[in-house]
Amino acid sequence: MTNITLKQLRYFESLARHGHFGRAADVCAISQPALSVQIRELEGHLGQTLFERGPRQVRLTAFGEDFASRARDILRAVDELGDLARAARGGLVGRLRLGVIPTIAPYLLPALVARLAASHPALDLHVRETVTPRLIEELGQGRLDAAIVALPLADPGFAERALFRENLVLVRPLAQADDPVPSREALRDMRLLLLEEGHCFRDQALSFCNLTGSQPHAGLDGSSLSTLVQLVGAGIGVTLIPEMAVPVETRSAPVCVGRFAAPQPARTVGLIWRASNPLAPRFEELAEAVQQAAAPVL
Amino acid sequence: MTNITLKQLRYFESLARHGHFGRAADVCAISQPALSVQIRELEGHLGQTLFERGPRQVRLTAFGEDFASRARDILRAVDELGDLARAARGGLVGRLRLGVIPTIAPYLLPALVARLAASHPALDLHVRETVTPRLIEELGQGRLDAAIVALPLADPGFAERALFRENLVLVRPLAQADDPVPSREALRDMRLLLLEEGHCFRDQALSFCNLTGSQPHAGLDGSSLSTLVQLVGAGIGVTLIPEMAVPVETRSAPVCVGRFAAPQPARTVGLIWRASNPLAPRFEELAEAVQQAAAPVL
DNA sequence: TAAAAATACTCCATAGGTATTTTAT
DNA sequence: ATAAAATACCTATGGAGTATTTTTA
Repeated sequence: MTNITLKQLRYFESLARHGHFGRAADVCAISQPALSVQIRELEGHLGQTLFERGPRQVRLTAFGEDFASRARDILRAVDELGDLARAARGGLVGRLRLGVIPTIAPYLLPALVARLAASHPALDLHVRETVTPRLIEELGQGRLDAAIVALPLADPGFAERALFRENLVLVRPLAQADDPVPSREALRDMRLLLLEEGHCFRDQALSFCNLTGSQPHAGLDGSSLSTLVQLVGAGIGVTLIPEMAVPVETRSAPVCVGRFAAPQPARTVGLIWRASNPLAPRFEELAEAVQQAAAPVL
Repeated sequence: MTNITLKQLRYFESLARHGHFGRAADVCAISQPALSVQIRELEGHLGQTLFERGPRQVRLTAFGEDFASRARDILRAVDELGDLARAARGGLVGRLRLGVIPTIAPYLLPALVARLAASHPALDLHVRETVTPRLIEELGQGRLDAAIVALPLADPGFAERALFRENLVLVRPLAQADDPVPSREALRDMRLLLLEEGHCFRDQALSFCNLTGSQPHAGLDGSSLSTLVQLVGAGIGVTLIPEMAVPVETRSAPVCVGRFAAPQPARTVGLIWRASNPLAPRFEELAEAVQQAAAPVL
């Protein structure tokens, strides 16, 4: 009777995730029978079945669910051992999986990637762009190392490091270029175009206008700032975008930018990571690179 | 370049603990060269040295210390996977490592062991007797599954389950059998014999008398209740012992037992375990067995 | 009948053993 | 000189591959 191995846990985790021996085996880069054997060995060792095998699906048993949750924690911790060694070797090198929210990614990444490629040639940067809740989830699972999001997060499982503060500006049709910039209150009566639900930037814009969660004008949400600006250019309404997006987004549409009087709406952008991530000391270098990449457009 | 294996972590942990390749290898039931190879492989994989090899000693590097702390967590979590399966199989079976404090062990264990042997023949009970702080430490390291101690502990990492409440009784020389039982205040002026530092029972006795931590009469501490009672029999002073100890301890010395008027001094005895221990649901059976074993002497 | 998992077998990578050498006080 | 770790070399276990069978909707 042999012991549990990390290989078995990795194979188990893959099968639990994919629910299909063939596909899970592919992901593990082994053959389907090899996976079958290891799973059966693991079940034999535990004296418990982990999966219900149906002819069209493989599903975790109740015990398998409990087991999976612990197994994932273990695999994450083991991966962190490797990160610990990398961090000890020093420097920002090797694979780094960075998440970025959609209202920052397109404006920051070109400069950031160029800068890091020059300053840290040994860094293997992987970028994932999605909304904050998903970034948080993937960070927690150890599928990302760090993420750039709007602060504060105030989640005790994550460490935060502020990077920069950025104003929100008003985008109007070019025809209104000479009108005075409206007040927050006046903004509430205009047709304000917003990002769809899930984007934290939507909530930041709404909160600046002192509006609650419900959208002011149904059916006018966009899935990107670019879309919103194009709609503004077509005279559909006005929108708010972050300062950083101005150079990119206002070039290709007949719109103008207006900046509010104090109190200016703004958001704080920062870097976050799992509190237990041993790479944390190395993230300072990353933070500085981000600040330098962001500075020119702020 | 192969991956980290649990075997390597187990070997590493053993070497870190023993600081000696030969002895660590023995504990792992492998040869010294086999251990050497695996450790070097692990170091090679990490790109970091884990140990400073001296001719007379092997010590962890600073990095090795960090690594060890995480590795131990992982090994504990893996062991818990096995426990999870055992718990799911049901029943109180297999190895169970139980810690018991010294002021309970000798009075409870004979009845408990006999009862469990009869009711749970498949249970492989290992008992460790030592003071609470050490039990806590070993529970935390996963070297014990559960422990019987005085409650409350109020440590968020541990779950508690009260078992029974037990009075403290006064033991005096037989000559004082007809004297009235003194009050708490009067007790303070008598020569009260106590267990040495480290025993929680010492603190319970002191707190009953409203005495602070410092010992009232230097040089009169005993290392067991048995010693204390023998000293009382020799006329050296008086002492407090738990009700449970009365039948065993007062038989072989010329002493008498006095019970206080309300408020009677008492302690709560309970079972504790790591909050994450998957065997927890099975401990209910153990708790009931302990209660039944304790009932006759309370 | 068809898709998918389990079984059968074969092979080879590697963990581990024994014998020996190197190292550092 | 000695205790202890590293190296060399050999063996055998078991993980993984291919081919095939079994299962069940």
